[in-house]
Amino acid sequence: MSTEQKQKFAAYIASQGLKATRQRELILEAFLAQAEHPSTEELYLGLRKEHPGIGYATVHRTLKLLAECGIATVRNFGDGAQRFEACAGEHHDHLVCTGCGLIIEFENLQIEKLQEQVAKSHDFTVQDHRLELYGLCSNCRKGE
Amino acid sequence: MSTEQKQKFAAYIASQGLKATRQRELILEAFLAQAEHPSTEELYLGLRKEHPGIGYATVHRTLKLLAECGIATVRNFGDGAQRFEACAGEHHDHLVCTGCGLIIEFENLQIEKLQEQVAKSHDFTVQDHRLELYGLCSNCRKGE
DNA sequence: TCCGAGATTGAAAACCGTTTTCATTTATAA
DNA sequence: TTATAAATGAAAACGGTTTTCAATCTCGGA
Repeated sequence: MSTEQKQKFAAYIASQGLKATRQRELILEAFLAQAEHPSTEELYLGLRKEHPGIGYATVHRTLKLLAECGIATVRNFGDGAQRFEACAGEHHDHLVCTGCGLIIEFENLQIEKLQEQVAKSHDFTVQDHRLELYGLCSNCRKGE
Repeated sequence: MSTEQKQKFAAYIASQGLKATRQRELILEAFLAQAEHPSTEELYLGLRKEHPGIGYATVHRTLKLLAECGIATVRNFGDGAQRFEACAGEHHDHLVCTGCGLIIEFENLQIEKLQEQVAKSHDFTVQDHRLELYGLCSNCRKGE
């Protein structure tokens, strides 16, 4: 669980000549505790309740650090804000409801394989990918 | 070719009670002439050369109109700016080279079908999707 | 343990792309 | 042609991100 991520972060901090601070620890913990895809602001507001002193800039800087060291990835679901997501071991993609904003994660190995084939046919080496399906969940479909 | 798109735009304009203006025509033409995925700013700067009077806001507003009526789609490749792309009849996805920025379009019906299946299994109705593969093209792979 | 170089912090300002405002101009229907 | 309502361009506002800067903190070395 999170112990592993904390070690990873600590290792990255050390390897880059950075410093371990209370804020960074707090932010990492809050980030890992959150099952969502928080934006900087959401995480900042959450942290603020317990730790009023913490600054928005520090939260954002730390989230970028997490992205650099592979603990988080940056997502953009078109709402104008970057969202940060914990990197699970497995890659996964997203179903996004355009009605209520619900985000469902999924993974599909067949799709991944086809992606590799496509890349190969264009002589590309894939480093990463992003797949999002936008639509309506069953609830929103009823409502409209 | 573009005549079709112009008619589509004209029809949309009429259906919404909007007005056909010289600027809108110019912007549509410039957009269609461009084979790239321009941002508002890029298109604006291009247009400015021939038509110095034109305003940034008008370009952006018109691009949004084009997106509304299905002539353009909004893309976000992570560089912080919205990019607009002409909708070909067929949907297609992108291979993006993280080395040189090269963007290659592709389409793959098998992937599309699998996407539909995934959505159905979560009781979603897909309206749109976005698939991007990030990696290195053959040139950049050699260089590094 | 204490010190000092250098990294980090928080607040505020700067930044940058997007969106809105508003007075003026323009397209369209009567 | 005229009235009405939409569109335009310039500038300001906006919102999220990034930078600045003085004060604070970390951590290795004395």
